[in-house]
Amino acid sequence: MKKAAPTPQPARGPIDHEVRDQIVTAATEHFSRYGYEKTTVSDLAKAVGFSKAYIYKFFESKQAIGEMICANCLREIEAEVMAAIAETDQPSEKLRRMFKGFTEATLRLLFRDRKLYEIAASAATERWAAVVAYEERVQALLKEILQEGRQSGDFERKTPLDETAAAIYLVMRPYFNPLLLQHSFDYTDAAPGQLSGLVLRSLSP
Amino acid sequence: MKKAAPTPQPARGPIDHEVRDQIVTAATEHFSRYGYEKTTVSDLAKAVGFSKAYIYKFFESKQAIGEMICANCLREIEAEVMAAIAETDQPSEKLRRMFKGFTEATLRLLFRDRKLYEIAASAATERWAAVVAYEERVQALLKEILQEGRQSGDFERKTPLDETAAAIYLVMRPYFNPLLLQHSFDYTDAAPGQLSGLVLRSLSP
DNA sequence: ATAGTGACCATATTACCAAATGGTCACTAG
DNA sequence: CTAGTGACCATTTGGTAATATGGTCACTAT
Repeated sequence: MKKAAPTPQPARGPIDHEVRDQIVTAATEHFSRYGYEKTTVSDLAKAVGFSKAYIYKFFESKQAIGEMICANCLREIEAEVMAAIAETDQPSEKLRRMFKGFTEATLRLLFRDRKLYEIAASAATERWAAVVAYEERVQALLKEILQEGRQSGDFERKTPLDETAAAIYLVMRPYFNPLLLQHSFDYTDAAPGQLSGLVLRSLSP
Repeated sequence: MKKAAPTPQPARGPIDHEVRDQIVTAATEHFSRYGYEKTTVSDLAKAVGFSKAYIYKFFESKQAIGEMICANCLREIEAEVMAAIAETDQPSEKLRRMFKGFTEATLRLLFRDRKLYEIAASAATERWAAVVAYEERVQALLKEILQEGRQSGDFERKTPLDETAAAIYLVMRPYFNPLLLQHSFDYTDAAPGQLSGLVLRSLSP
C-alpha cells in the first residue's frame, strides 16, 4: 500500500544526458561553495557554458536541482551509516551504530558542509520528495534491524513490530533531522549513547 | 551542588510594588493580543499611565518583562501537568500523563496562544533563565516519578537513576520544547502514546 | 529622599524604489 | 526535427534614507 512519492521523477528532458550531469556537477560545486540561495540559475548556466533557458530543458525549477543535490547528500549519509552497520552482526550493536552514525553524519553536514545544510533545511521544512524518501528508507533500515534482532532472539517479540519501529524512529528523529538537530547541540555527545541504551532496554526480551 | 540560575532576580527597583504588577498585567495583555515584537515599551507605559522611563525603574529591559510573562506561562503548563499527575498513584500512569500533558499544553501554547509562543520561542532559543529553570524543574519531576516507581517495584533498578532520567528526558524533550515541537506536528497525536510505551518497556523490571 | 519624566542617543525597523532572479516562450541555426 | 537562445515578465531581493524603538540620564516636583 505504498504510493509513489508526490514527485518521483518530474524531470524534464532526457533523463540520461551529459548536460544534465554537468549541471548537477556544477550545482554541487556552487551550492557547497556559495550556498543554495546565493547561487543563481544563471551562475550554473555560465558554469556549464549554456544559457539559462537551456537549464530549464532539464530541470523544472531551481528547487528540482537542489533536490538532486540534497538527495545525493542524503544517500551519502545513508551509505556511510549502512557501512558502519554492516561491520557487526549483533543487532543491538547495529542499532547503536545506526544511532551514532546518523547523528555524526548529520552533524557533519551541519558543520563541515554548512552551505549544503541550507538545502537540507529547506528540504526538511518543505518536505521535498527526497527527504520523504530518505525518511522512509531510514525507517525501513530500522525495521530490518529490529526483525533481525527478533529472529536472533536478541529483541523481545511481544510488541507489534510496527509500533516498536515507529516509537524508536521517533526517538531517533531529532538526531538525523537537520532542523531538529540544530536545537540539540548540547546533547549530541551524550544522546546517541543514552538513547540507544534506553531503546535497547526497551527491546530486551 | 546547584548554583543559582544565572539571572535569578536581576529585577530593578522594589520587587513588591503595585506598579510592577500593573506592568506585568499590561504586558500579559499586550503580548498575548499583539505579540511580543509588536508591543513597544511605550505601549506598555501608556497602558500603565506612566512614562516609558519609569518602566525601566522596574525592569532592566523589555526582555526581562518578556521573561516574567514567559515564566508565568511555563508555570501554568507545569501546574496543569502536575495536577494531571496527582490524580493517579501508579508511577507508570504518571509517566504517561506527564508525557501527554506536556505535549498537549505546549501544543496549546503554540496554537491557542500563538502570540505568546513568540516569546517562548525566543526564550528557548536564547536560553533565558526562565526556560533553564523550567527544564530543571521538569527533570526533577521526572526523577521523582522514577524514584517512586523504583520504590514501588514498578520500575527496574539496575540502571543508574541519573542515566535513566537523562535518557527519558531526551525522549520527551522534542514534545515540550516549543522550538522542537514546531517540527513535529505530524507526530503529536501518536508520539506521546508510542513513546510512553517504549519508555515504560525500558523501565520494566 | 522618592516618584516620575522629557529630551536624547545608538541601533533596529520600515518604506520605498531600483536591480536581480526564477521562469517561460517564440524563435533561430543547422 | 533537435539543440540552443535572447528577450521578456512577475516576483524577490538589495540598498538606502527616514522613522521608530529600546534604553539612559540629568532633571523637576513633592
